[in-house]
Amino acid sequence: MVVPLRAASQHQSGGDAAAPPAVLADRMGFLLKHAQLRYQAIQQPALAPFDLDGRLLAVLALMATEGPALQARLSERLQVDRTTMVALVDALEHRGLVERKRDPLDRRGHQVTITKKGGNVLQQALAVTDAAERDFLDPLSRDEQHQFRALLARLAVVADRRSS
Amino acid sequence: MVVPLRAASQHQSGGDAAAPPAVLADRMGFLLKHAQLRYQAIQQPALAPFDLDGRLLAVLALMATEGPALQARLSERLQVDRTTMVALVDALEHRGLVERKRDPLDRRGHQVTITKKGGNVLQQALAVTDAAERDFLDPLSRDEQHQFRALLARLAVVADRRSS
DNA sequence: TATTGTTATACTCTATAACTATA
DNA sequence: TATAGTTATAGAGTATAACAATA
Repeated sequence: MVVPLRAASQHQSGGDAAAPPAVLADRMGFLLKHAQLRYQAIQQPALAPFDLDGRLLAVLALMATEGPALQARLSERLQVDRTTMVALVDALEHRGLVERKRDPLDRRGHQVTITKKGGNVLQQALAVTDAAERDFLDPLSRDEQHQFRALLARLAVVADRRSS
Repeated sequence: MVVPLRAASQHQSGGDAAAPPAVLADRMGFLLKHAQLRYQAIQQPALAPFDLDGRLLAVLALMATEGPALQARLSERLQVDRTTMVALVDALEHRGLVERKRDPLDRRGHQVTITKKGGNVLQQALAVTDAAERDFLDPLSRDEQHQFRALLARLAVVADRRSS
C-alpha cells in the first residue's frame, strides 16, 4: 500500500457534533457543506480498499466512457487544471489502472487508456459508490430520494444561457 | 482594503464548462460538489463588499445569537480546530467586527464580543446571503424550493443514534 | 508562434506540536 | 497537571510560470 490519499482530515478536537447552531441550521451554505461532508464520510472509506478517491474514480470512469483521450481533453471535461491532471493520471498509472501512450499522429500528446485491471477496479468501485449513495440517501423515502436527486441535478448544473 | 480572502480559485484554464460528462452527471458526489460550487459562485461576490466570506459570517452570526463566548466554545460549536478559530477571530477583530476581552473570572480565556459595527455588518451580510440563496434556488418553483430545503436538511444533519 | 505535457514553485486551508499564561 | 489561547510548522490540494518536445 502506498498513498494516504486524503487520509485523516475533519479532525479539529473532540466529540460528535451535538446539534448544529440554530442560526446556521437552515442556511444553504451550511446545509450543502454538511451534506457533502456526510457523503464523503460514507464514500471515502468505501473506496479506500481500492486505493481510490472520488476524483481518481471520476477520471477513470470518464476514460471508460469517452475512450482513450488526451490529458488535455480529460482536464477540459473535468474542469481541472492541466497540471492537476498530470498528478491524477500519475496516480492512476502507478496503480496500473491506466496507461500513457504517445499519440503517433501528434507526438506532443499522450493518449491515456484504461487497462484491463483498471476496468475491473472501475466496475467494483462504481458498485461500491452506488451503495454509498444508497446509504447517504437512506434517511429519505424512495419517492423523496428521487425527488431530491432530480432537484439537486437542476440546481447543480444550470444551463448558463447568456442572451441568444 | 486588505485581505484577498479566497481570492481567485476555480480557475484551471479556459472556458465555460459545456455539458458535464454523462458518467458523472447523476453521481451524488458530482452533484453535491457542483451545487456547492454554484452556490459559492453566487455567495462569494455578494459578500465581497463586506470583506467577508461564509466562514467568517458563520462565526459572526454565531456570536450574535449565542452571546459573548470563549473561542474554545466557538470552535466547538462550529466544528473547527482551536487554531483555526484563532485566525477567524483575528480576521474579524482586524475588521473591527468583534472584540476580545480577557475573562475576569478565568483569566485564561478570551470572551469574544460582537461590536456595534459587527452587528450592522452582520445584518446587511445576512440580507445579502438571503438574496444569494434565492438566486441559487431560482431554477426551482416555490414548492420545489421548499421541498429541496427540507430534504437537504434531513440529509445534511443526521441524528447519529447509536444504540439506546 | 502555439500546444501537450511536465516540473518547480507558491498560495490557501487547516491540522499537529509546542509554547505562554493562567488555573 | 490541565486548559485557553497562541505561534510555528507541516501537509494536502491546486493554481501560475517556465521549460521541453513537437506542430
